[in-house]
Amino acid sequence: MTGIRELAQRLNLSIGTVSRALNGKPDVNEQTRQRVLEAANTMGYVPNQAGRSLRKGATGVVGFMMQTGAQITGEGDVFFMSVFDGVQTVFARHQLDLVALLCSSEEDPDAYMQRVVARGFADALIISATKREDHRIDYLASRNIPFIALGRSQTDVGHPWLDLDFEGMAETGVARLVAKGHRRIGIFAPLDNTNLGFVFIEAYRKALEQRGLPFDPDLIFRAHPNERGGHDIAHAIAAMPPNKQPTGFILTNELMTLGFYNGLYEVGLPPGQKFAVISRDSPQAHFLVPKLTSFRLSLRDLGIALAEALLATMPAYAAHYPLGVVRKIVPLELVEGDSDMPVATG
Amino acid sequence: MTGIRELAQRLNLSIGTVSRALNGKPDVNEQTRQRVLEAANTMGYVPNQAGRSLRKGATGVVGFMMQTGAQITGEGDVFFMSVFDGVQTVFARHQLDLVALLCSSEEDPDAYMQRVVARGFADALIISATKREDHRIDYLASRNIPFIALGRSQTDVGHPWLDLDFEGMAETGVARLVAKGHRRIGIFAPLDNTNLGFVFIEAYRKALEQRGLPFDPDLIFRAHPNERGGHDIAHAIAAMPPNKQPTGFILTNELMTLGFYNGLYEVGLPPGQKFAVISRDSPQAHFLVPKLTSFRLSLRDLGIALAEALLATMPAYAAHYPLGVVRKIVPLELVEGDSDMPVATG
DNA sequence: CTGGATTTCGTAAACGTTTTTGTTGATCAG
DNA sequence: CTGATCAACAAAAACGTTTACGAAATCCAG
Repeated sequence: MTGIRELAQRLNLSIGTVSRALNGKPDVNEQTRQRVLEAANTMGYVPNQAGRSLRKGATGVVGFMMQTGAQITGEGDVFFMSVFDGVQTVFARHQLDLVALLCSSEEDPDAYMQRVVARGFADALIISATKREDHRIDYLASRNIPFIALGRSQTDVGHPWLDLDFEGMAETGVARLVAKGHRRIGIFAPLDNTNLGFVFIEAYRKALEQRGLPFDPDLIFRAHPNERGGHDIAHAIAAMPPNKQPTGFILTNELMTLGFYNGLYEVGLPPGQKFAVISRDSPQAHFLVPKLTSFRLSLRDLGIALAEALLATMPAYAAHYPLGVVRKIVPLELVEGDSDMPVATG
Repeated sequence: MTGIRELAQRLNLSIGTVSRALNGKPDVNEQTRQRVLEAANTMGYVPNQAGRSLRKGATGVVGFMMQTGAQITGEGDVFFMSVFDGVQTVFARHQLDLVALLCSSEEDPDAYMQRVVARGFADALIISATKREDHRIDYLASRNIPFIALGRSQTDVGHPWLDLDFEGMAETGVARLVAKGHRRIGIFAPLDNTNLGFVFIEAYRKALEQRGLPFDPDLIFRAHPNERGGHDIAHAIAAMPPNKQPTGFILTNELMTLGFYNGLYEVGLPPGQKFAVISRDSPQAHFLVPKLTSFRLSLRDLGIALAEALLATMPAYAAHYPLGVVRKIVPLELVEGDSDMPVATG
């Protein structure tokens, strides 16, 4: 409970001067500033967040909204933890804190977001898993809350976003598998109206078309983007008539890939031997046998880009990041493995 | 930006009365209270968090600390998301919010916690993955911050905690495997000094001793508690001389189990056929083939118990939860599967 | 020297809310 | 009818900080 008042009293200074010294304001003698800094350190003084944000009208906190409960979204895994880490290295430069705002499964996500915003929990927000049409975007824009989306959406208010290059993954994946003789290529799509599903399918369709291959809706496998989903797809494939089955598959979710490998082994279609797999790289996928042919990107760098793009839209920080409104597709690098062998002849 | 002042002005009331009406204080006419509630609703008024917590000296927020970065702890997964959900159902009854405080991999966890506490981010904290000796416990106790630990520790200040029954899992697991003829039983232990490692090993040792079986340190396999770790253990087992290899294994981490299954298949020791596995149940483990013999508990109920035990130590809420200082080991229920077959004869 | 600029600091207002204390009628017991 | 109790509200203080403003001291140019 050491407040700024005690600190000032102990130093024979006014609280105003102490505050300015702590905040690096110009009109304070450098010598006294050192005195203040030192005293604050030894007394363990840290400014009270409530008082500070009440006065400043800003909290110094950026929120990342995520839903709790039995996960069907695949959020909360190592993917986001790595992205967060990148975000935080940028935020640390500005004394900004990142917290995860946990929306209970019992509360409506839109209502939760409104509550969070109105209460002034955070100065800015990061949203992810954007839907085809996403109300959160409308709302945040209308309330003039700085935010950035990880993922595109048809709901477009000219807001900043970053997204993975799903088009590139579909195109490159199809190209590789076709070159190896595959004619029936399956892909994954989410069950809900997450935007990436639409993007991914459309790019997949276009890639097939360009190569004169038919687009077969039965080769689109919908599932939750987690281990269970990947496992179930493998079994669904095995349940198809042999001549209808795909011989290769493209997916993008890391957790899913683990389950898919598991499932393929179970149904007697071992990856890299009887079935070709291309997915996204991840620390968790690294140990897979055979080695996964995959698309790699640095999640930490993604987080850094995300943070910088967000700060570029916040008046108080924009000067340091003259990026304008960032709307960018992040490319991935192909890593050749052994999971996408040529199609079995005969 | 609709403040309580505008609301009061619009209603021809003083801000004090409006505040009391909103907060359910007694000395306000029921009719005017309705008027206030209605107006607040239509105007979309939500109390400003900064002003409120400045005045009240409390934030209405409970923080769960977790570390970001490439995860080696296995946190951030579906385990915690499910626990969170239970916590939140209790918190919702008291207008308490749960947020995840994300400690960057570049910041010292202890320093981060001190900063969080001093700044007044949260009224109380939940910590997990407790270490054998855990400085966080000392610190929180010395600062008189209400908190609860998910996990025991040798650092004991009489604080509340909940923990899974690792002793029970070790004892039951060993008993089952021994009954099926297994003589060499391996177990998992974490690489760091997480407390559960000590507890688990000790219980395992005791269970063997009671059955006259030798305790062999080579049967303790240390790894990170994630898919990769489980995978690596399977390969480590296969690399042992055949007569030194365990024929069965007990582990408790859900992610790890997935990697372990994968690895066992890879090394030609398919679970349930040539190698016995017992682990903890989880949504992710449900699809495993063969069906996992496992220990089940409701993570949601665990979260509820956690929240109630925490509130019992917070003066403002203790009256509703006369539990005293909760220090409890949560039992798990055995679910019989097909992964722990009898040891192969010959 | 002198007047204005500059440096350094103190004073006080302000942020939005909750809560304590007062104040006004109305009600009630005697 | 009178004094006390009570219900319902208003007024104002308080939470801890930042910042606009002003004041004193110092400096410098002329």
